[in-house]
Amino acid sequence: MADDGHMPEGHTLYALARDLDTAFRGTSPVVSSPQGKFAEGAALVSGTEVLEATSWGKHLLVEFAGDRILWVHLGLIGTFTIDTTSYAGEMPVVGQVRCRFATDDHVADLRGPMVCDVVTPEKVDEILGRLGPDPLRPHDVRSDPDLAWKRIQRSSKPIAELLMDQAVLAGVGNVYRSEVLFRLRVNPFRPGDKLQRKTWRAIWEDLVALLPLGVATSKIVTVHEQVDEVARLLEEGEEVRLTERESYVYKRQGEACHVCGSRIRTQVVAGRNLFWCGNCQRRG
DNA sequence: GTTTAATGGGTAT
DNA sequence: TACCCCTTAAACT
Repeated sequence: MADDGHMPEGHTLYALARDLDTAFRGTSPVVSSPQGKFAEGAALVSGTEVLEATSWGKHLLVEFAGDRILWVHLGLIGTFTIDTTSYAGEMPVVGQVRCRFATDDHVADLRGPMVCDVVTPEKVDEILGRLGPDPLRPHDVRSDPDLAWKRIQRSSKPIAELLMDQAVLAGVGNVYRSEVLFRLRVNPFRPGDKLQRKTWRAIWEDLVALLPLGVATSKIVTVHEQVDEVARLLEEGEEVRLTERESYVYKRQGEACHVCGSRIRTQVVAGRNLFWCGNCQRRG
């Protein structure tokens, strides 16, 4: 797995669900908890058929036969790696593996999740009901950006905080929020109820365009040159390989803004480090 | 060897 | 606002 495996924003979960679905759909893996903390849940689904693996925002759902769904949230530090191997039964356990799926040819190991539970379909409805639209599924009925706008419009919280609220929209995390606000030159501290609707629509459209590039590259691609390059390669059906991840503002505090040269600033907003250019993002 | 930071989020105060 | 959980690896001493 690429070193950006630790990137649990929506694009990571989307790609993970896709890969788990490819590796395990239609199989009945042995599910275990080498670490022990998930032993009971693992026993509930072990040996039953995987019907589908999907995601919504940062939530991963693996549906097993018998109305049992494995609900996983990676949190800040979780990882779920998939290995293809001919000796799956003998794959050594490395580190704290909360949950392992094993078939004859695949092993998937989950480490450090915030949530790992077996739940009912009703619980899944409740989980999904709490989440806002997901820009990775713009055509889904749940993904009407006006649902997010309604919440934004009636909140006096800064837009940088609202973008992190999964009830407003699902899947955006600390990197995408800083980067998308810079890309649109939006002041991160502008209250939701002072934001223009067209500004919100532009943020949404930008996320709809950006997140698939993250899925394709396993990296958060936001800088225009890279965005153009990756979009072109995807369109041409060519393999996309990126070695360096660049950003406009994320983790660039004290460095010169790529556009105006001002020093990039940082401040904790919604419990996490926000990065922005105080000059480029004065208005908006 | 110990401390810290990391792209999250729930709960208590 | 503070504190808690999850795990790993890099950055400290």
